[in-house]
Amino acid sequence: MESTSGNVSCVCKLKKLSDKKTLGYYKRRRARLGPLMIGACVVSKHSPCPERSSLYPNTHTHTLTAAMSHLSNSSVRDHMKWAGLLGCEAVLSSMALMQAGSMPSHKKMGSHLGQGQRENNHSHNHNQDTHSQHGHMVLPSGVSCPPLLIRKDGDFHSSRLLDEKDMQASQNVQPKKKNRKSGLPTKMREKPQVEIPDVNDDNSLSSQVQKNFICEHCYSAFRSSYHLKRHILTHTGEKPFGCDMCDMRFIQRYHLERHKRVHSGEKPYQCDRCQQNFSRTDRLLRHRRLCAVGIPKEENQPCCEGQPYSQDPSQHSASWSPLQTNNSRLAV
DNA sequence: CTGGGGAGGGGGCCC
DNA sequence: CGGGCCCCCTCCCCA
Repeated sequence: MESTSGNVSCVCKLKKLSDKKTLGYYKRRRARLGPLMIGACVVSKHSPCPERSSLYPNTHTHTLTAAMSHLSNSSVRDHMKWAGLLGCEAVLSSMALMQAGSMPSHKKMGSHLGQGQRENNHSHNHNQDTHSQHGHMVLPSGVSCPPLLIRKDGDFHSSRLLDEKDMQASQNVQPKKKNRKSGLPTKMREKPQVEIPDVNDDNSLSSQVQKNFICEHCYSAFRSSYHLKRHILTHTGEKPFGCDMCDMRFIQRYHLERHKRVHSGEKPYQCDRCQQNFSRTDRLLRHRRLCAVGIPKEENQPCCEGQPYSQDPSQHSASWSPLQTNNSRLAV
């Protein structure tokens, strides 16, 4: 794979945007949505950029800066535009760093974190030192690169390049995503978990939980400090919950409990259609969807009289109920 | 297709 | 009453 910027030594394996509105979601979706090219480095969960550990261990942002450092101002903006059109994760990270550039470092979450975390932050801050104020990212070459406009939470619009007027407007408007990080500590003063009205593309209103807790490593947003803390473990590598039957360790207790069923062989969830047992709820759900494809199992006491499960799952919740009775949410 | 781990979302409880 | 925490669910990726 080649980089569009030519001088870049490695290549970014990036994916398309989804309709979800957080950077974290973009990250999660990275692997699902076909590879897209941005002049940058390898950004992959399983094949990280070799520069990552030495330069900016916790960010991919260097990808774009490295890619664009040799470009003229206009070229940089063209690349930003193009990258934004592609929904490049590195661009998103760059935007996040631009926003974080105005975040007082002493107020950031590093104060809550362990030593290793703070060590990571050191190089992180080094990166941020290269950013100018007012949302412009100063590239290593000294070129000031304008940010993309974020019109609402995580929903950035980059179908056109911002001219100077737009830049002024965007700075005055202070988009939500920027507000979250500008000058405020990770734990925001705003009331979290407040449902705020949002306007969909079809002008219909929807509610959206505010996510005021921002990971300073990847700038994913979370609704609570607990979720943020839990997420940070994915960066630190800490896995507090260990299996006493093997040496597996997990970030979440639920993962451990789920894993223990591997040892016990417990399969408390059963499909009433085919009597197949599963150890996990999601396995049963997936099985249910497969059943819904249209596999007739008349011999297995059909619960739906030929109706696929997926047509109206709420009507079938009892027909394939788990053996555990406390899983009301399983009845989707 | 199955089974495993990773991760985030959301409801609810407790302090 | 708000925040922290827990549990559970669901989806994803991967072998």
